[in-house]
Amino acid sequence: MVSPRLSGAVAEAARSLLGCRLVHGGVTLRITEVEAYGGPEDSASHARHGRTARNAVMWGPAGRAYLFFCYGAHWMLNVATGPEHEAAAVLIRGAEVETGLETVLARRRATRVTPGLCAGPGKVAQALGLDRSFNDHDLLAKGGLSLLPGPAPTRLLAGPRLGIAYATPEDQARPWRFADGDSRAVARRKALAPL
DNA sequence: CGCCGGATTTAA
DNA sequence: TAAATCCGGCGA
Repeated sequence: MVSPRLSGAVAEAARSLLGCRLVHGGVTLRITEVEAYGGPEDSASHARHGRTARNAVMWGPAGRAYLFFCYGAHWMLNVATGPEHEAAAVLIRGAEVETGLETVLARRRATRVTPGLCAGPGKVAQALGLDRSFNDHDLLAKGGLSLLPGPAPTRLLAGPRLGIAYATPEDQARPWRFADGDSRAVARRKALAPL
């Protein structure tokens, strides 16, 4: 069992979130895939150009939800992990449904469970019913969307982050994408290797 | 399973 | 104008 660790390096925080649960209403998801994003020094991060209205939550405090809208169609859920005034966030990229399956199937417009049901950041937020109104929500407080401890994965996979072609080669190569090696709810698993 | 194009809002 | 993506269609 691991508790969400939201202090220390963002990559370490990202790994510690694997296995933790996201709970909203009757829906519980177990996190299977994450990506770490840093501050202005990370050319792949939304914080690379400094603090903006969109990325303000990344600057802490830790444990708040950073929601952003992507490609004109999808909401993405991140967990802010840095101390106040230091930008860091972990993108929740994949999950497995533990409770509230009927609700998730309806939100995802699916009729049955498949490995890919919540494999993908847009799918995770959709399964939880999230949108901009959850930005800056405290995930460690009771009520609403919350983050809870869960069983840590036995095997870990790691690899480069996805969809960051605009970043420097060094930052593109940084292995800051992590996944549960025993879960099938991981998109594009081929790009990952045992940690 | 992989590649491709369209959808469609936001922010630099 | 490009983006921390998804989905359906198609071919291997």
